[in-house]
Amino acid sequence: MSKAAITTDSVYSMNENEYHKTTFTRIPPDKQQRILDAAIQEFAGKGYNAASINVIARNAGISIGSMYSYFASKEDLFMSVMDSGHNLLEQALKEVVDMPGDLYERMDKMIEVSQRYAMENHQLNQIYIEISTEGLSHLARRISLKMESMTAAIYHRLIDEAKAAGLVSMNLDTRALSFFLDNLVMMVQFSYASDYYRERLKVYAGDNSYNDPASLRTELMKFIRNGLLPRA
Amino acid sequence: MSKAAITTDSVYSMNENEYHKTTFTRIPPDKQQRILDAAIQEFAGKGYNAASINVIARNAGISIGSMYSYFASKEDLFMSVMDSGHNLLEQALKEVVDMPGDLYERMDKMIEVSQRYAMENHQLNQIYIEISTEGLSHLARRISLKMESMTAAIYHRLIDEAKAAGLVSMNLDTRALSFFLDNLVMMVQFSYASDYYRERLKVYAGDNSYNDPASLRTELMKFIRNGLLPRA
Amino acid sequence: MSKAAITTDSVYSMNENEYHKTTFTRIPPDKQQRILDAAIQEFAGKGYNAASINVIARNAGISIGSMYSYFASKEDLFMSVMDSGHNLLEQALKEVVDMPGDLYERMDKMIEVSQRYAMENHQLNQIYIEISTEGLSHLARRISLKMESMTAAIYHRLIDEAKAAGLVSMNLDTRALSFFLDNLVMMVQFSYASDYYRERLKVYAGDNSYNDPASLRTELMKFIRNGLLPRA
Amino acid sequence: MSKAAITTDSVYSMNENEYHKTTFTRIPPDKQQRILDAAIQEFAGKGYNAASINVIARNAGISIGSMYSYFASKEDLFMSVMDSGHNLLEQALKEVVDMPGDLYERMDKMIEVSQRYAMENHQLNQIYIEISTEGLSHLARRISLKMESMTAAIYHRLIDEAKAAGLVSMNLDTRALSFFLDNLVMMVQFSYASDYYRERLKVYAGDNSYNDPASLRTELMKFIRNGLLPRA
DNA sequence: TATGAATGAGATTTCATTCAT
DNA sequence: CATGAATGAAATCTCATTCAT
Repeated sequence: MSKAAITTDSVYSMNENEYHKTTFTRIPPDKQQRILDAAIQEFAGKGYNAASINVIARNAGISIGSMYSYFASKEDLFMSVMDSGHNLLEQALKEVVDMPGDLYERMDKMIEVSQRYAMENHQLNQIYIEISTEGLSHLARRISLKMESMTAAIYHRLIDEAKAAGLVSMNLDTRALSFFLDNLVMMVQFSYASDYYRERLKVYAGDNSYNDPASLRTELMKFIRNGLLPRA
Repeated sequence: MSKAAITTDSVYSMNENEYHKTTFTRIPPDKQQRILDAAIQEFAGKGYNAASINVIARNAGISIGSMYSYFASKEDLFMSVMDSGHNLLEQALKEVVDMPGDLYERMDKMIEVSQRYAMENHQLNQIYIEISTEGLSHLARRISLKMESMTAAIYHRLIDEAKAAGLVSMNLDTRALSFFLDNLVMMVQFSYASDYYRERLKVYAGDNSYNDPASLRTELMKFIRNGLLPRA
Repeated sequence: MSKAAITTDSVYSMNENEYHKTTFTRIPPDKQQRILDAAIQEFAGKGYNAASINVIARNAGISIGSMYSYFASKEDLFMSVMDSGHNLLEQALKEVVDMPGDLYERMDKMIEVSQRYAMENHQLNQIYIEISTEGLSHLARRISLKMESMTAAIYHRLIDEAKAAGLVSMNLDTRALSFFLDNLVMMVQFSYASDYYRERLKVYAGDNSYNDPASLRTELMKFIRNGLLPRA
Repeated sequence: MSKAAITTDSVYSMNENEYHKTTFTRIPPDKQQRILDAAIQEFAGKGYNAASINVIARNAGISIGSMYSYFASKEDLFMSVMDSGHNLLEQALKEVVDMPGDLYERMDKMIEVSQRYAMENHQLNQIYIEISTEGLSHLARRISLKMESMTAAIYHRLIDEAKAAGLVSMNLDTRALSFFLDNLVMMVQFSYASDYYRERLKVYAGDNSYNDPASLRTELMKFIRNGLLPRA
């Protein structure tokens, strides 16, 4: 899954992040959430540069002075939003990681989770899309690719296990494969989160591909299974 | 291919677009290009919002007044850049469209062209990535998904032909398949254009996956062929 | 001496000043000093306007709320700092006032004391320099020129005594002379306290003029003696 | 003379300074002056930090945007003001440099010029006073002590010539002497420019010392002559 | 009394766009 | 046509001060 995925254990929690001042941790959780929600909405809707902290503060019902007592800068606020998203994503992926089953069963679950997560948190996903933009590379560098590294490791392990069990053709390169699989999942995720990618999905796969996520998932699993299973 | 693709004929050409004033067509082509190049560089490097058209004008060696005599607004300049990119992409894809061969041979060529195009025009590609962002959806809507529609149509035709020839399993949905295939190609393209996606590629598929595009292409083709060919 | 000088008796003491609330007198003296020290450091380093009382409070280890329970405003805190400085200066000058000797012996001592005081309390001196600034005239007016008045009176008396004793030429105006003498002492004091005036001293009198205060004092005394003694 | 003085040739001219953008040189001189005047007034009245560029722009009758098209920053505007002041001062001192006469005649002229310059340009002088403040040391460093270096060199030469002519006692150190003389002139200058130092002058030398500059000058010259002339 | 979260006016700076020359 | 000076709304961020706990 694009920005995170099959992780083994929660490695990241809001208390450990370094992007907000300690003041922020001392205010009521619902107020914290209200602020992050306002920020997510503004960042997702307008993009990092066009987003206005004043608007975020106003929508969150706090003063601009308070905003700056919680976050040292616009960048830090943005990073905190990213972090909170990572946490959510991690939790969403817990069920994939913790489930029993082989590569295919897990891939199926992962697609389902991705779709659901994208629909429920489409604004957060829109922010993920923007972070990959060149103009935000300085921010991307700050979060680095921690999540991706973790996800990739999981893919590598699952694929190797599947190979050992005769479930994946030996002549496919594990690493390249992990890249392709995550690409497929990530694009599904994007397609359920962003307006642009949703339209694109409809153009390619038809209008009801969006409205009937289950059957898109079925089709993707057919393609993947076909692509991986050894041929006689 | 993501942003454009197997097109049969040039449908789009700079003269037909509606995003620049007629004055722009009256200046020498090399001056036109200098302006577009400066715009591409600025938009790609800083993102739409952070880009400054004053800077673009300066780098292009023209006055800001002239800039506004060619383009009515920042938006229009951006749209013109997008259009010129589409033209380039179209030309790049000509060789895929015009070649003989079945689906697999064409997919192979398409991946190769995508990689090359991404490397040669990475700034343009970075702009493509940004356009899919929510904050730029009002611009994305303006160019709409004309290119994607065209590309999708080609995919659909090729896949159906391949099915008829017994080269693609009948139990795969044509439209869903076209979506997955373009996703795979698009992500490869992104990975060779943007810093962020390049790093991601390395995380998943290893450092030399980027330096050895040919073998990544080979791996992708193995996966696709496996995924599509009917099983005995 | 510029900002204070040959005073006979302590006229000014912290308890009498009007710039802090009574709560300030009730806290332990070392806490008082810690607060004033933090204020001196901040005001001296950044100047009145750029100084932040939030920073002062933090550095003093007290809350901003307490700060405002001790001092009604930034202005009052600043005035209190000035007052505490005056006290220090007064004590430093005690030894000049209380010593026996004629005008020349006292001037010599005064220069020595000024140099030492400037080096030991350079931050306080930097604040004195700033108070003379036009932007702070409303504050300067508040502390007025009490100290200067006192100092001037001493000068006048000493000079008149020296004239009576035949040690100073009768054709020099007492009041103008007191002004010139204090100017000379004050500039020496500034030159040992502020970065800017130190550099200026070096430019005029050479690098070791700063490192060898004793010989600068000797030279100044030669000049003064020459300038005041009656000619045959 | 404190911030400049007996210079031989104009070394500094507005066209050579580096603190404004070229745009500034292209606007009418009276507009340039209006802007500098507004800046001088604001900086002198409130001090560097408390001064507001918005206020300066408004008082100069230009937009804030124009302000920033002339000067890249508040700092640069300030530096430009300093430079224009240096130019004025230089011109004022031309008459001292160009005149015939020995050290004493020139010192007399210098005091007169300083007094006049201070009264005519008291706001500029107030800014000079502030630049020596510790909080503005980063600005002071930018202008360095060019002017002072030049002035000091002149003093050194004049004193040595006077010594050779038997007009100055040989047992006085040339460099230390130059420092003391400039201190005396500088303090007179300050006393006619700043509110604070004017009050101080009155406290020491009486109320009419300010209103009768000529006699203060006479007194100062008596003191200097006494202090320098060799004794029989 | 002590605390420190909250406030918001105001400061500096940027930049798309207009328009007189 | 070309130029680039002028504009001013709006953005980020600071900090003296208040006040509920």
